[in-house]
Parts: sequence; structure tokens; C-alpha cells
Amino acid sequence: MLIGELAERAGTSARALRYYEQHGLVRAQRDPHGYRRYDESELRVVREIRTLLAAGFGLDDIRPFVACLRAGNTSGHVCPDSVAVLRRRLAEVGAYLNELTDVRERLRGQLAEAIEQREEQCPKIR
Amino acid sequence: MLIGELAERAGTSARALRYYEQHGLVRAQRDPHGYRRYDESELRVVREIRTLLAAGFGLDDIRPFVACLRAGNTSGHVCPDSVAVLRRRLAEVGAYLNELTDVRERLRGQLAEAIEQREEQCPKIR
DNA sequence: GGTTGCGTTGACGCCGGTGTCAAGGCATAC
DNA sequence: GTATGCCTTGACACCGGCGTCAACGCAACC
Repeated sequence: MLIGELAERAGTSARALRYYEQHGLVRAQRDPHGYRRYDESELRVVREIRTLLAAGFGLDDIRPFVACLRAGNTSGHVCPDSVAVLRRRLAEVGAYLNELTDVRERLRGQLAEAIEQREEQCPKIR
Repeated sequence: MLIGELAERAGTSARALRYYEQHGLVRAQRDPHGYRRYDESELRVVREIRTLLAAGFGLDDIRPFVACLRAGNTSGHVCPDSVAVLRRRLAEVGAYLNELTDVRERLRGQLAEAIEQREEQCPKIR
């Protein structure tokens, strides 16, 4: 499988795949022309990467998941290192959720206040 | 008031203040030496900027709030333009909260699965 | 006259995952 | 031969809110 095919099948770009390789996440053989050749198993790896990126992990965080997959596990998140990252990210997401919730409440308050004030200026139009 | 004093009183840096000015948010007079001179009212402006930045607004979004303050309002969020931005940001925050919540649930699921699988491998140690 | 301390402008760095362009190689099909 | 289409490496651009450094000016104090 060439890089273009892998990219399309994984729903990403050749550029991204080279970037992942550069950061030690994806592996490729080279054919006589210097083209990257991927076997089927890399498709799972790339999909794992994409899923985790979408969940807000950075490439460094994703490394243990890929290693876990390569070690023969059916999913990348069952190994101790992955679990540690998972826990950390879960805590981060939780904290950020709390922050965002606070922000939302403040925004709601300001919006309500603004509307209230406008009604004071134009009272009883009915 | 010089830039250093304003920065300290507003809890930010001189660099940031110059940046805000460059983007049309903060205004300064110049004294004979070319130093920026701020009057007291700029302190409120800068504090408004900081608060909104902390709530995830970009500098462009903050502009109407500053204009609202300059127009003599006691708070920056009571003007129509500010309210529009407020609504938009509120929607964004809501959407992001939903996304993050989904992410959290998936992470929780994976964590639970990983722990479950580990127990299968080391059953009944007691 | 020198040090210290405030200010000035300009410009590069950062973070992270890409898009995109340049300049090239090799192959297949016409 | 040449047009097309895959691939290669390398490098710059992006976003946004600054940090930070350079090189400088002016003032006050010793």
C-alpha cells in the first residue's frame, strides 16, 4: 500500500502520515524507488492516531497507544502506559469542562443582565 | 500613568498592553518623551479585556465590549454588538462543552474497558 | 561621567498539526 | 517525446497572544 492509498483509507493526508512517521508513530518499508510501503496493520495504527487526535491528545501522548497496538493488543488503550495517559487526559478534560461550565454561567449572567437593562430603558412597550 | 504601572495594576505586561493598542483596543496619550500616558479609565478597559480573554474571547471579539465601555456604559456587555458576540460565544462554549462531554464519556469507557481486561488476565488473586 | 531604571520600536520564537509550494524522479499511456 | 500521475524531501505559512531580546533614548542620582 502506497502513502496515498493509506491516507485515503485512513481519512487523512499523505502530509500527515509523513509527519506521524517523523515523530515515530507510523512505520513504513521502502520499495526500490524509495516509495513508502505500508502493510495492512498500519491502517489500524493510523486510525488509532486519528481517533486520539480528535479526542485532544497530542502526538506524544499517542505514542504509548501505538506501542500497545504493535505489541499485539486488539486495542491501543489496554496497556499500563496508555491507561496512565488516559487517566491524565481524563482529568484534564474534566478540569476543562469545569472551567468551561463556569465560563458559560458567567456569560449567561451577563447576557441576562444586558437584556434586563435594555428592558429598563424601553419599558412596557406593550 | 505609565505603561508599567498600568500593566501591574491590570495584572498583565507592558508587552500585552502595546499589543492591545496595536489592535485598536487600548488608547494612550504620548508625553514629550514619547512615553505612553494612560488615564484611569484605561484601567477598566484593560481589565475588561483580560476578563474576556480569560473567557476565551479573541481580541476581535473584545472590540465591541471596549467600545461599549468607552461609550460611557458601566459595563461593556450591555450594548447590542456586545450582546451579539456574547450570544455567539455562548453557543460556541455550549457546543464545545457537548464535544468535550462526549470525549470524556469515550475516555471513561476505554478506561473501564482497560481495567476490566486487566482483571481478566489476573483473576481471583485473593 | 557612569549606573540604574523607566520607556521606545522592531523582529523573531513558540506551540502543533497540518496545507501548500518547489523541484525533482520514475512510470505508464498515448 | 510528452502528458499525467504517483511518489520523494525540504521548507515556509498559519493561528494568536504574547515572551523575549536587541539596540536605543532620556532622566535622575551618585
